[in-house]
Amino acid sequence: MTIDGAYDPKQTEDRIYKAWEDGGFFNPDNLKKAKKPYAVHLPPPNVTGSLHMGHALNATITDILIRYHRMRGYKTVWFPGTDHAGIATQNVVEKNLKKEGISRWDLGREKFIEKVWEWKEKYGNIIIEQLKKLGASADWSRLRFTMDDNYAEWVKKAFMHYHEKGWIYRGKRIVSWCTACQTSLSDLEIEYKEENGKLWYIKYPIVKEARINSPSQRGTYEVHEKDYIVVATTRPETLLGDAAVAVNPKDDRYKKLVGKKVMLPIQNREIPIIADEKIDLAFGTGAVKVTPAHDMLDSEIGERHQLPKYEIINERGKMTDVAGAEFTGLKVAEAREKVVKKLEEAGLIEKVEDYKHNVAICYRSATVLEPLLSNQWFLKMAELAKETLKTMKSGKTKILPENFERTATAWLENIRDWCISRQIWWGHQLPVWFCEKQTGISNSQVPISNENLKLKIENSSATKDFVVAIEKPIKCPFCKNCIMEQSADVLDTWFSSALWPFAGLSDKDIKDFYPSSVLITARDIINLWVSRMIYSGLEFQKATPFPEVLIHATILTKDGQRMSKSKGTGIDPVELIDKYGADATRFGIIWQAMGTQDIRWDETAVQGGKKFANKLWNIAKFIQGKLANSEFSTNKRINEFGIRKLEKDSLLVDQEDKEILAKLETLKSEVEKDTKNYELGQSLHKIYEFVWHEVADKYLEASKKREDENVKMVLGYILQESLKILHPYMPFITEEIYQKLSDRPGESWLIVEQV
RNA sequence: GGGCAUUUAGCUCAGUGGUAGAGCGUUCCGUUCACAUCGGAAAGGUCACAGGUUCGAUCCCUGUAAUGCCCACCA
Repeated sequence: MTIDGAYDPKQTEDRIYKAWEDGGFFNPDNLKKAKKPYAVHLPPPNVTGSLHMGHALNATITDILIRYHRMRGYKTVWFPGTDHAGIATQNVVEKNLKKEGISRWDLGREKFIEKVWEWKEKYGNIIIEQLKKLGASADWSRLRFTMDDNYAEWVKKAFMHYHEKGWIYRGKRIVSWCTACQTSLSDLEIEYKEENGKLWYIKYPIVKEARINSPSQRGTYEVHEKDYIVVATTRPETLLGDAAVAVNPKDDRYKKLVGKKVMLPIQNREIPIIADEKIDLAFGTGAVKVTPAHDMLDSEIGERHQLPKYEIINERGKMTDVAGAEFTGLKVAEAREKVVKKLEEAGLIEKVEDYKHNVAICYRSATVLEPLLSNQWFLKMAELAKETLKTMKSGKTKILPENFERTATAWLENIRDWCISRQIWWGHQLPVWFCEKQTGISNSQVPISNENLKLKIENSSATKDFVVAIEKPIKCPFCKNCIMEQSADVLDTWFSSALWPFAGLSDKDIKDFYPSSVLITARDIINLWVSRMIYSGLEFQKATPFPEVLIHATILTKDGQRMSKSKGTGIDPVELIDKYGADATRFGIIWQAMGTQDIRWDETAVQGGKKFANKLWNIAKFIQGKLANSEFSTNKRINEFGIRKLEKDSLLVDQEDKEILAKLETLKSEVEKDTKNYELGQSLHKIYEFVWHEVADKYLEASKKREDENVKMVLGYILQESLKILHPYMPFITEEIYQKLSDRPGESWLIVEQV
């Protein structure tokens, strides 16, 4: 077939992709001769929306490695899939429903989840289409979703397994609670935002010795100078739940006061002054108010000193009756105002300073988090972290570049137990079954309220009232006749993502392709995801899921901003593909991806890719014309005669022929070396340099003066080899040219051409 | 507060212990049949700053500054 006109990606890409798919080339079961496995798992994109440049970079790197190895005879497979992304997807769907004025509570759990499934179908498919447009040669027959039935089986099995090991426990602990998402979050799901707040210095009157034993005088204290201790706080409203004032035991200023009591303003409750090592002498006044139910550190101090926990804020971010009648039902911010006002009236505010500090916010809704006590499920991490560290330190799993290894080890070395339960609807429900009679509540459809939670806690912590089981128990083991209710909680979405390298795979695939060859991902989920996959793999497959983790760059905007949809700074890879073609887009991405250095996105690189595609097309057009009517007019003949035959028979006499062939050999070994080191940008620059400046500018120009058979042979050979080298980077145009040079187009394919 | 990284041409980035590179952009020239999505040529850099090691430093070391990211319960 003749190569003519200009290269048009739109006329080519979809057709070629379909041919590959129909040919079954992405499925390793069809790679008959292949022996050694090469497997990569796509980090499953969230079904929250469409893919962005970060995904495009990840997919392009992966596809290059996949195609590279497939062409080298590996039994190559790229496992694709998507993630249900619990909170994130639930929030997106809720936001969408809100436009119609519907809340998830209006629909109820079952109906709402149906809506989320609809969303998943739509966006899951968009994501897959995007990947296909980019040319991703993933095996779609092995497509998974983290909520597929067989995947869900694995999730339950994992929960059971940990439970049987005694690593799962339930407890009322202080957690970071998102009042918007109505759920707890793990440490890793917390982000921080700098806020211009205030630091209030509040006077707590010291209770005179004589009054301690005379409760009749409670609340009738007077304020005298030096009769109080001043505490500094950014959250005056939590004063209502204070259980103590703490100072450092080494603090000379307060030594005499330790053991005495203060009268908590507004509440008129006597609370002790205690000494705790964790208090920083240098900050504020050195004296801290302790609110065990609503602050992480205070909770810890409270445990040590066995302080009572006053729960003054509920899951909705409103004050409870424990805060006092006049505060009940107020929002936190309103309560703060009121508390401050009352303190001012009582003359108990010494001063107020402006104070810049970080507040914890939800990584999905950006709502300020409320630390509060909540009944949650936890996974003990000590043992798992230990094994993961061992694996990393022994080099069985290497993180590249190496400096990211510290990100993982630092987290594992200071690990805390993982709060795995979430109070949302979209996700894997815990395989936990409650006896309805004993809890006295049905928890499946009831909005979580403080009252329900309290009830649950009281009943369940005292008497064991749940069983952990894959299937719903037929008979309740406790009361013998109730219909057991499954826990309303779902698992943290990362609990299921952690099983990605094996969950939902067939036994045969696990046997053939576990562990995978490399994990390619972004640095922001090293702890959230990568570390957790490693210990899941060690726990359930007795081996690390991947020997290497490649951390690639992050794509930023030209100004160095993070690309984000909400800011409108994101770029949709499909727009680039429509404008320049998939090959040019891939080229532009990899051209800039020189290492792990973050990329400030520059579209001119994609334009460069389009020009390069045009150049390649024209090189092929010229060579095809030059070779017409010669012995070497097609692939097959080039293969049959072979450049090596020429070399062997010493028929290759021209210096320029020898030079270009030598340069080709150098290029091949350079590309091999760079690929092994994951330096794909370097590799692409070298290929570009060779094709454009060596082949086109020099050899091809020189060839115009020649008509001998050798120059035709060399031209044909150089082109064919260039196509092979370039195919992983620019798969569509290379396949298209290859087909046009073929004797029998459609019967031999560059994608599986052996190198 | 701790840690990690970055700083090279107008822009985006490579690179090396010894005369500094690419793509894009800019200027000039070029319509011979692969390609004007092209070809030829040119301009453009105290390699962030200050010290040090060295015969020699853009590169190695120390410090400073700016920027970015990660981690952290300082109220």
